Amino acid sequence: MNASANTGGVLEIDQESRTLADRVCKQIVTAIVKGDLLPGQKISEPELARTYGISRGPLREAIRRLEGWRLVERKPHVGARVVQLSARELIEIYRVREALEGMACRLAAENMTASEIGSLKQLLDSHEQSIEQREGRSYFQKEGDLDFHYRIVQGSKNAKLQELLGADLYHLVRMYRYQFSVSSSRPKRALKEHRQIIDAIEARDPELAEMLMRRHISAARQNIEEKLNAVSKPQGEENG
Amino acid sequence: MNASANTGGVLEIDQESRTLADRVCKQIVTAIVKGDLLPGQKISEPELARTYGISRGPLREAIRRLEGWRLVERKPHVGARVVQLSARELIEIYRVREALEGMACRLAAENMTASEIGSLKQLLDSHEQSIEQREGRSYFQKEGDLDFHYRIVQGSKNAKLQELLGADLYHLVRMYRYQFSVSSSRPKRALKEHRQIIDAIEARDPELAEMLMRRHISAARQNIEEKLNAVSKPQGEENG
DNA sequence: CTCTTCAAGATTGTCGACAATGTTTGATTG
DNA sequence: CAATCAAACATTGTCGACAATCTTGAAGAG
Repeated sequence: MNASANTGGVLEIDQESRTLADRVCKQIVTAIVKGDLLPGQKISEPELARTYGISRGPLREAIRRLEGWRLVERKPHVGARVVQLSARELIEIYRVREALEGMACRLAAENMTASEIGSLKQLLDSHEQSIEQREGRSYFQKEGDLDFHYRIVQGSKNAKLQELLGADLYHLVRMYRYQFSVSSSRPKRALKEHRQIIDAIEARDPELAEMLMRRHISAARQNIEEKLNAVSKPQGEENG
Repeated sequence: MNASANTGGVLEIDQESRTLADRVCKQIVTAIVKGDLLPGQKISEPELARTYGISRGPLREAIRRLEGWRLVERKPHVGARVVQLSARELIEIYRVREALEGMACRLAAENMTASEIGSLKQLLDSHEQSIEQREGRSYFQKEGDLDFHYRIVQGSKNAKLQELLGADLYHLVRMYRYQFSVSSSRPKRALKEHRQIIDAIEARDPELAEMLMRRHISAARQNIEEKLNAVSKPQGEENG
């Protein structure tokens, strides 16, 4: 029926943006992910209300929903701030991703259609071209990696997984991708791992698919841990 | 100079209930989990506002937060309803629990303190007594099982896991535990599995601990799947 | 009798005003 | 000059009123 919506998203965008609260909620999410609102920054109700041209009522409702999504934190009678993750919490998120996306990958091996698999392999081909052409920084580092992971999650056909990973985690991951330069600093290796994963899915091998995805995310986590350690301990240099 | 060292952990409960919106939010959650508000039931703003003796403003903010937690669903200009899970979605949640609690158990094997482990073994002893004394229905079926799982999650020392499992999933699980009689219909077997799990944690064997927890939850899922199939297959259905 | 249309009622969405609480500033005092 | 306290200010929390939208129920046409 829905011929235009190819992503098959969880949110019905047209329906949802019919009220001011829903519309401004999305605008704030975009502002947070893009970095217009930085982690830890205060969210001033009068200021944002003026910015978006609405009254404080719908704005407060939007903030309350964001609070439920854990994208903002609020203290009574003080105000709301964009959530700020410590290094420890960022690592914790990768543990959660390892568990959740591992399961998603297992289910994708069972439930993804042949055409979805084919399309995903095509996506990886285009990633490879991007890497070879442009020394592998721009596209892959920005959104290509998340594209791949997002499609796996969709392929699981598990709405709850899609909700948790889509709403609760990816926003945070993308937000911090702008702050830190958190991403696969070795795109070629990441691409190779992506190919292994899709191969396992195509072979309908859930066990292997889950294991490879978990290794893939675990490696990313260890990569970040090393970077963070190198930053927080400038006394000893073991990096080149 | 407030130097009273009383900070123990997650304790902003008193702080949180300082506004009407936060207080009524908790009341609604309780009402949903206890069954006073049934799945699919309409949440009428004027009615609830009268019930709790507040105006619609804070009530709407509370509903918005619940919407972020995915405990209620809202349609613009129509209203909010308590979320109603289909059989498929209930199964999906168990897949998520398998992934998340498996990881939690792995981390618990690494991070739980000896005293926490000892306390948990004590809890299982009391469970065993409950089972033997009362034919194993009342306590274990109601909250004892969730107690065990909750402690494992706490033992992971991973705040994000605690958030996701605590806020997003357990509410739903408990809510449906009242509706269906969804729970371990074989408490003795469940208790045995619990003992195996805590043994693996005590042995500091993360791999085994995760595997056992995943099997445990997977078995519960299959148990529910059988029940649901048995219900949906016979053609004798009555409406409410 | 059934279907359509439309008007009345009820519910949700939005706004501005006022009260309660935090924060800042500036005067006072040791 | 630094510390303390109080008053002024700004922000958050709450409320009632009005507008926009949906639901209902009845009247009329086929």
